[in-house]
Amino acid sequence: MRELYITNSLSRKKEIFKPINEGHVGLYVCGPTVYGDAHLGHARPGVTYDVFVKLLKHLGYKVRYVRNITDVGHLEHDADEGEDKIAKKARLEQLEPMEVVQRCTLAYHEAMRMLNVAPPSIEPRASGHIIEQIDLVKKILEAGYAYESNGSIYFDVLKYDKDHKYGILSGRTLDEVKEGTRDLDGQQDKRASYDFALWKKASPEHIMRWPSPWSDGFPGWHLECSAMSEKYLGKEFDIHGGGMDLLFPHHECEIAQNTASRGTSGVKYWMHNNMITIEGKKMGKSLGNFITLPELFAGKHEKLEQAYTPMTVRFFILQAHYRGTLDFSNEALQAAEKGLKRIMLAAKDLRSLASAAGVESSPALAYGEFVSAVAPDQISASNAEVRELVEKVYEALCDDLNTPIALSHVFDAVRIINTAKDRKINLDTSDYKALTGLFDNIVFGVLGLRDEESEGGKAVQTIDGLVNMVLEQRKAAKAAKDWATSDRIRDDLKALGIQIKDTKDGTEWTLE
RNA sequence: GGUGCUUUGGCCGAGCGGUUAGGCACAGGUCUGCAAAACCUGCUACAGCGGUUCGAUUCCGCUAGGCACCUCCA
Repeated sequence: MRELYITNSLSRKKEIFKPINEGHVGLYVCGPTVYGDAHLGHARPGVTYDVFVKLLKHLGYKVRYVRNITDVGHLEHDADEGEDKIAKKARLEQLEPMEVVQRCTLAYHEAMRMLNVAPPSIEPRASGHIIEQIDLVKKILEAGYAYESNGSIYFDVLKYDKDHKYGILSGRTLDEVKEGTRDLDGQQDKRASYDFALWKKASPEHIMRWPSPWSDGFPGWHLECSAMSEKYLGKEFDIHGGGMDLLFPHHECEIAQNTASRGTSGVKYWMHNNMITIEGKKMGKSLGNFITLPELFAGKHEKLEQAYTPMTVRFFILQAHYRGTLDFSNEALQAAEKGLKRIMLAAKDLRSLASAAGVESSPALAYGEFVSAVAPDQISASNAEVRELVEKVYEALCDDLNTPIALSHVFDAVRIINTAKDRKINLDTSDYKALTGLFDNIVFGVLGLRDEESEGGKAVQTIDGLVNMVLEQRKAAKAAKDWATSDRIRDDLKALGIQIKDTKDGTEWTLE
């Protein structure tokens, strides 16, 4: 199997990936808190880990991908009484909390589907794992790393730090954490400001509550991921992913909870995707610069000059490395839109060129099969550059998921295809096999890009027929050197969003 | 205040101790009845100041700017 490198936030270095169980990968990613619309920020981890999982599978791993839904337990600190976020929204809108959860979960799923993000293997909900979370609190209490105070249970960070060292992921020492911790509501129950809640006693008006040995209440914010990752992936699993903003305190606390309850930090590799910024600033509710995905796809937001398709957004995300921030702007999105279109046009041209050479698309090849199909002993001389491209693309993807480099090589492939189309070079069967494989396996497969233009179904077929009919008229006009008519047809089509181009082999058209 | 990251050409965005990232935009050319598209060519940057080095955009230090986390957040 091909070597894969990923940056481990624990060491802050690129490390070779070695699964705990040969051929299998257990991956846990922090999913959305479902109390609001799916937004641009959700797209980044969604797409990033989707590509990562698709790559792992393509390389031949069996992957169990767990991505949770947080539908309980996040406190809202600017609210009066540490009220649960979901409960607050529900009260405002006179809805049951689970009604909000349901609506937002469906909206999130729909947005992910549009972005061509495949569903995870398991999508557990925090509210469905209260028993497991209570059980985890018990274990931590038994181990002596937590204490009860007025019906709530807190994690004893000081004690934990003495035995195990707190802060291994974020690189913070307890002193630093202590200095940076603010005084918040409910602090009076804790022994130290940096202790965090494992179980919170619910105030009387709190709607979301469950019985426990200590009080009617709800689990602390960091608990669910520890409980659910253990349940579905075991005491120790391969990779835990999430946004960089979750690194501290969320993931740090997870490690502490895991170590306190299971005796192991639980995770071998921590992966963190960076944020999408808007005009250089992090997107956030409080900053008023946040754009939901439906707004983005519809172009309805004051910061948007136009609508952007889901694939444009996906491609935009893939053009940057996942560990760097990615700045949103209309200019950048428009550039992505054009770049993607260029790739898709080349894909279409490749299909007809390859088909003419007797090579048809054959999706779903595994890495091994594909690579051996274009192996050096299988190829002719003209194929060398193409073969090199395939290798370079894999090299980039396996080097900490470097999608921008992979895409730069895809653009090299685009140039080769275009040159072949212009008949300036000749490609043979093995070239076409490699190129077709590159598009089917990588561009459409691992990177998960789709040609949105050709996906309209029946309506598109109808348009196709109509446009071709009109183009026949134009052809006749051109043959008669009736330029006025031919130009008028071209302009009229253009006005309808259909752009035509004359080539040696006839007239082609694309829907803008 | 603490901790960490970052500063690349008109824009987005990779990368690296000595070689063109790539995309978009722009300019010229080929093709074409004219366009468009495509292709070719050009545009060659690494915040500032020092240092290490035969050589630094890439390493080190300082200065200036930006960002993130420390508080719910992808």
